[in-house]
Amino acid sequence: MSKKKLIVLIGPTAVGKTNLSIELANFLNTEIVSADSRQFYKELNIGVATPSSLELSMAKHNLIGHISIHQKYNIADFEQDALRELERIFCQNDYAILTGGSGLYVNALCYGVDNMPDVDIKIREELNQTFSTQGILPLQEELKQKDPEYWEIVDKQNHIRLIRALEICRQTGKTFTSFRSGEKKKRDFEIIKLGLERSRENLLERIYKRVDIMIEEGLIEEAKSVCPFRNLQALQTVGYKELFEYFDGKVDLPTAIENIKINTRQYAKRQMTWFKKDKNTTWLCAENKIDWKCLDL
RNA sequence: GGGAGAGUCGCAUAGUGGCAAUUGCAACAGACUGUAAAUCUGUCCUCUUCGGAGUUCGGUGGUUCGAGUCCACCCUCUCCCA
Repeated sequence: MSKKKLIVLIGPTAVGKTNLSIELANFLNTEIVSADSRQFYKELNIGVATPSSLELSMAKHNLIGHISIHQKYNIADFEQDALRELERIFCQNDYAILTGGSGLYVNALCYGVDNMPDVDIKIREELNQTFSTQGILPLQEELKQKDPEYWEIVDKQNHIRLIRALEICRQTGKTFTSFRSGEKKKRDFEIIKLGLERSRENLLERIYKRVDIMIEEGLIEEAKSVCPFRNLQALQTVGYKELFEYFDGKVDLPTAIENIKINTRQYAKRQMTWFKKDKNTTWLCAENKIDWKCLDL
């Protein structure tokens, strides 16, 4: 029996993943699993370019709007959820499609993440408190002392990384390193990675146009409706945080919109930096019609 | 016509005698195993064998060992009085 295949469709924001994944899903007669860390949230739609109801009707999508911004969700949760969906899809199909722009989430499904203990939320709150009142130094000192091995390799200026490692140390009394195997998990399906790309000019044009359309479609209203929850991690999101500044009167609307465009293109850039690293990716130019039959899937 | 002020590396901004020149943004390159649309790093006048070298601060002269900084004239812009 031939192995099941997961087609992973990656690429920067606005490259056209939604359309092409629908095309591919219809071509392969299968379903799509999303790996988009913002489309998970049912409260976020316009600003995160969630597929429209029409698009959703053209192919079965999974893990879109399946949680709330008020829920805690992380890559381990995603790994479980996505694996469960794949298992279900593979019962009836030889193919499944994973599409999304969140590189870490894609990797979580493709290669797995190490098992880490749950951490009491209070620990992170304490660490955040330390950081906001005393800066990064105490975090650096503590990690140097508690996990010298990780200290050697960690991004020492990045408080997020330091806090993550420290919360594990504090929770368990063990080193963060001791939980990091770095091993890739074996999956019982084959993974075929397709990267979508466009020229810079073409991608930027699409980004700018899409932002304008989002505004027309009511992004401001959507942002207003979630503004009371703006401190949630889920709302540290391009398209919303810039509008919150506008609501605060810090910038005018045209500036806020311009900032969304700038931040979106910077995001796209970071996505490409991430995706380019994976040498197992076959890159396709999304500017031309893609003939799926010609791909060796 | 009279008066006041300003012109600095894409943009903004610091600098009042030792400066290739502050900071922010943008740009470019990159990192990233539970916050990832988050967070962080490097580069950013030109050339470089990465030791340096060469040209810069509206223009032209001048003072000075040394000028973005002081002086003169000119150009451009902003504001106030006519």
